[in-house]
Amino acid sequence: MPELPEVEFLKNDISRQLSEKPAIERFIFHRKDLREPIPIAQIKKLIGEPILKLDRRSKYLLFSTPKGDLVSHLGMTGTWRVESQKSLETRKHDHIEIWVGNGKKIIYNDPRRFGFFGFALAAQDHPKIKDLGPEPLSEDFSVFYLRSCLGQKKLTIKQALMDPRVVVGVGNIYASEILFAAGVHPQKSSHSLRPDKLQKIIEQTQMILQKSIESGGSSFRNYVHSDGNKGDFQSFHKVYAREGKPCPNCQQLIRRMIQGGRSTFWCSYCQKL
DNA sequence: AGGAAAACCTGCGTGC
DNA sequence: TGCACGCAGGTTTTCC
Repeated sequence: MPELPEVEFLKNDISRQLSEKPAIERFIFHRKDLREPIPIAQIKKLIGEPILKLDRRSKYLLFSTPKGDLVSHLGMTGTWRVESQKSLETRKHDHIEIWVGNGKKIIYNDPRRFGFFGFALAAQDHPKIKDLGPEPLSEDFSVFYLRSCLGQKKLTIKQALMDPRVVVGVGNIYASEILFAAGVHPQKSSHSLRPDKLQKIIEQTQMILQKSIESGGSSFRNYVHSDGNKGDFQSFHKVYAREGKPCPNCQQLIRRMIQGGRSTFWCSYCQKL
């Protein structure tokens, strides 16, 4: 799945296909849980309500109705796609279908089932959402904010960037890409970074995420848009999953290490401690 | 308290 | 061909 750009793209993509605020006709749950139980009884109370709009907060996709919000997270392998109700195809790992009044159905598919589907009267009060840090593309994500936030913490900058209480939406792919673009070593302790480096990290975060949204998300493994087409950001990866290949800047070989259980890719010449 | 490791799952590529 | 292993876009829980 999807890091922020993929969710943002999906939000826009599905929104286009639901333009006339169709009413929810039915839910089909092919199973009662993903990683956590699905609050099916609560969710079914939304039948008959129109989907007013889709929003994104962090990597959560939010469907808003007059009686409350559906809160969806795609985990590592989840996708939503839109199909005609006439299509009888059911794919392996289709778990949830939302049938709506314009003849379409919105289908959630997730092989690993690390995703999430829940309900809240107002999404911003949902336990998964209320304690999240700022959006990376907002003005709240500033040098001033980062200094106060990282001041005490003993975290490497890579782990800080991926901590959703620090900033949301930066996953494992983009964390490596951002630090490469900013010329910052992934193991640098986050509280030791000077303001000009923090500024550079913020700029590169926004640049890379924005560019990726515009080109339709990452598509690294199995990512597809709601129309079934793949995104094509993978060709833009400069270090991610490129261990042993030459750095695009200096030809030094890209290296890989494990931080917090996740692979980090970096160039030991362009990113010094 | 706070950070590392494990847990939740399936699928795919590699190497023997 | 088959099997074992390592790895995968995320987040939460458990364990030191």
